[in-house]
Amino acid sequence: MQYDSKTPIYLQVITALKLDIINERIKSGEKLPSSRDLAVQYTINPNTAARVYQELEREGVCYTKRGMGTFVTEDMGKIKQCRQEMAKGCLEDFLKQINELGITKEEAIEMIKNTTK
Amino acid sequence: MQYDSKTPIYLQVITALKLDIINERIKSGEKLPSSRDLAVQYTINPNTAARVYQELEREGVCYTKRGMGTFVTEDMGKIKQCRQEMAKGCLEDFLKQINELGITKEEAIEMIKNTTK
DNA sequence: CATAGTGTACTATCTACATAGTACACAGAT
DNA sequence: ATCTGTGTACTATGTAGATAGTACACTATG
Repeated sequence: MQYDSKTPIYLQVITALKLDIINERIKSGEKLPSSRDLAVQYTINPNTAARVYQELEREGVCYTKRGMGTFVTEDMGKIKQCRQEMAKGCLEDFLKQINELGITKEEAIEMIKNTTK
Repeated sequence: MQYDSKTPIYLQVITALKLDIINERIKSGEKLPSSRDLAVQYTINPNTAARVYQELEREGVCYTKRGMGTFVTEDMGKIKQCRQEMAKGCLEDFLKQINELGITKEEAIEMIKNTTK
């Protein structure tokens, strides 16, 4: 994985895992890699990996069974809620930024339509 | 000014100043506050303020006359270019994020239309 | 020439982030 | 009971960002 130096790595890994969960690349109830394995996969420190799981657990997206591992929540509502929050967050950020740049919503929509992909 | 703890303060001040320049709240050729005054206005350290100006100068948005102060560039092309880059950046970020969330461009446009403001 | 305002260059300190390494506690399997 | 895999806790180190304080050099003005 390629990291953006402007934002803490642990936040970037959290986002990556949330997207895996939202897009069901990792399914509800499924076991996540151990913190040590996660550290290897993402080339981060085991401490940072542990921090990632603690934060995901705090947000209710995952839960931990000591000695067993960390698992994705079985509560699909939590996962949907997480997706909603992320969508809302990036929409609000976008609107705020274009507003500051003096770009109207209509112009922004045109810009989006004009993108090839 | 209110700062986001997730991003370095000096980057946030740089963005704020760029928006002032783009929106002509500070005009082309105009003198910017001294680094010491900027530090007071934004409640940051004089060193951080100096760093802000060094970065803006590196990007060609401002220039410095030693002993005189820092001024907005007279090159309107540079300012327009800066605005274009910021617009492009936030559009690309937005599209990337909604794509990762499994939201299509059409859905995103609907979301934007449905915002009140 | 003296002064005030300015950019610039240091050193020092503090915090958050990230890494490195070690140790311990719990759960399941053999 | 032992072993393995797991989460958890701790100390130590390095770096970047931010702050604090000081000092110096340049420019315009009086």
